Amino acid sequence: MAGSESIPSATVRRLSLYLRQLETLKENDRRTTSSRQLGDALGLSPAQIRKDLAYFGQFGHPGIGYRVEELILRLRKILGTDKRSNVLLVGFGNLGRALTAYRGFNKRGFELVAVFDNNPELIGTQFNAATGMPITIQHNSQMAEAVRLYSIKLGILTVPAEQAEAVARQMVDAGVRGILNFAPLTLHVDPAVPISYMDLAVHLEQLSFRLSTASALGDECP
Amino acid sequence: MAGSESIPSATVRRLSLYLRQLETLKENDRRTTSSRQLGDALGLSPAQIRKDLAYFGQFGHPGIGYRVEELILRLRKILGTDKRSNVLLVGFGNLGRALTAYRGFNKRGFELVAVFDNNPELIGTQFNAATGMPITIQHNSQMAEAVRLYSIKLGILTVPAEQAEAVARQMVDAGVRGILNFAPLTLHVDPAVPISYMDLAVHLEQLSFRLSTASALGDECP
DNA sequence: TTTTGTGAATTGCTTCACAGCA
DNA sequence: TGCTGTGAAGCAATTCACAAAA
Repeated sequence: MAGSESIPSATVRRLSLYLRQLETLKENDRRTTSSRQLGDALGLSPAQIRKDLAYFGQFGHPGIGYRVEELILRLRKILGTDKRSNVLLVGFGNLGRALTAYRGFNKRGFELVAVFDNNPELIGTQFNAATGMPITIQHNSQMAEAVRLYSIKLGILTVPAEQAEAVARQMVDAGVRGILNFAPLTLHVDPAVPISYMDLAVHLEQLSFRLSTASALGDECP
Repeated sequence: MAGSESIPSATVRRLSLYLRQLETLKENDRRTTSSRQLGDALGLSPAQIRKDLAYFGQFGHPGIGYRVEELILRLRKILGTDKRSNVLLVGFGNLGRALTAYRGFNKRGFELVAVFDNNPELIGTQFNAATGMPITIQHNSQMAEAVRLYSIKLGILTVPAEQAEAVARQMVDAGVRGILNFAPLTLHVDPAVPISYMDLAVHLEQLSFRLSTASALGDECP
């Protein structure tokens, strides 16, 4: 029963981890794996993995486990990364610059094909993306054209917080359908446009909290 | 009842968002706020916010709401960011470089004070951190010394995936007590050391999934 | 009024445990 | 035997709804 009866968001998050682990196994020439092996590698229970996959159909072979290549293909299809997709980025500051040079998501089916900024001094600047493809920085007002030209669906937002909301609106108006936001605030745009948040400080605070409560509950103080 | 009977991790994640929103309110000279107002700004229910805060005691004033300054101080205390804390970074590649220049977490109580790499060509290079403080890149083997000297608790890991596990071990051995990991893999180190994961590709895949299922469930196809 | 804090009810997620298949 | 897929059980998180306070 592969019905789409609302997939837990935690499940979707883990699918990416399964895919990532499977790619590693494939690189190591493993042909098959099991929910136990995946669980050990990712710090999850085998039952969790089987349940997650069960939302999307039957993937495994009792007594055998999962065929690595087969599961990779099916997970890519589920995540919508079976075809490469083009991505744009807005905000060519420090972080934006680092991400354009980052090869990490090229491996996973995403290609950065257009970069925007509203600083006149940057417009027209050329540089080579991680793929080697030359990219020219364009003004924000050119976004709609690029979205059409490259069939872009996803955008990465790396502008300062004060501008983020307005630029996010520009992105949506230009046709971007999902946003990966690095600015430290909650965006209020068309609710049909999913937004994923990456906030450095929030993550550091998680760690800080776990450290303080860990010491409050036992060890520390010699 | 402010007992520490296992705080839901989702609650802890949201505390950071509350703090962030409160800092914004303070900048706009708001003196008080309410669970409704915070909820609207962050896309959460008022009840959720009250429940989250209730784990840690009583913060609000019936009929009034929450005093912004007061709640900021108490949240900082809970998160362990009431005192500034020093942080190190390992891996001075593109991403590492961008993060050392990033001022975002300075505002939130974290200070980057030491940077490491194992590339001999980089060792000794000097640059100015976001604070303006000059930092010299050191070899990974110098970590333990820096941890002692600056009382460092948290480390940011931005080395390539192949080296990440080994470097994470070095960090833990050097005394780092929590790791913010940007390498796309699950780290297996001392389970007493909390790890927070930031994987770009995983986030893009979340968005990709939500796009494909959204179109599978209705709209699209003109 | 308004708004908090909180037990109770609900919803959602994870783990268990076993039937079925290789 | 080994392993998946899955209903049922158990646990966790969220929302509800209202008493108490300003």
